[in-house]
Amino acid sequence: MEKTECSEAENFGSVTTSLEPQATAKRKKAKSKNQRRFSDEQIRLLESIFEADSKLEPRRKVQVARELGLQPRQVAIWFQNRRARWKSKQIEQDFRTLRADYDNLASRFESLKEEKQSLLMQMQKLNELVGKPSQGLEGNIMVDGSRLQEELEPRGVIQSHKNNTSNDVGCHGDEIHELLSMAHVDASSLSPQDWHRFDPSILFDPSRFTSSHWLNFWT
DNA sequence: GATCATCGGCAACTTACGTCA
DNA sequence: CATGACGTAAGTTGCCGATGA
Repeated sequence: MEKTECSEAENFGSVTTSLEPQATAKRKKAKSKNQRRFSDEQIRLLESIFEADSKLEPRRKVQVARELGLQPRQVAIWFQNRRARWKSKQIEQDFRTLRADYDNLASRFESLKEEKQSLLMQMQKLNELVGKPSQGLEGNIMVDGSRLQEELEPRGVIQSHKNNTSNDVGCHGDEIHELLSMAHVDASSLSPQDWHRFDPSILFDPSRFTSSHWLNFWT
């Protein structure tokens, strides 16, 4: 690497270390004597250079220092501090963005949850309309090759729907068949009398009914 | 070519001071 | 006027890569 930096001695005429007893006093003196904020003009030029490139080539640093009447070391430190300030601001910005994204997602999650509840209620009402406990036929609904009842009952999925009654399928038949087929339910062997045996919660089980199924259904 | 010491740049953290409400 | 918060120039430390012996 090119070595063009000036020493501390060149800056303030003395080198101090934190181990020396008089170091702090010396530094204070040096600081109070020499430290001053850079002028607006100096800051303006430094900022414009920083905007173009946050790092300075050694040669460019010497050139800038000469233009501004500063030591190359001061220019280097200004750029170091400026990068640190930029990074700090960037982190704050990233945090705000992430938090906003999170808030949006959380809000959407809540509304989807409500929508799900609403749909479940609708499905339940539908089941009440189409299901009849007296006509309950065993074993016509297939899930992944096994009987839906055998599949779901041990898990407590099939509950009160079992005893619901109705024959009125109405115009929802096609959509329901489509949903059932997506859920790997053998809709061809499913008679309207058996629909009440189908538990809609399967449609919201991510392991059984993926987002792509929903996408297919809605599109 | 591998190894080691040295040096400078940098990031991260800290200090000291000036400014301002 | 004193004070605390904040911004900033500069110091400190540790790491890394380049370079030369």
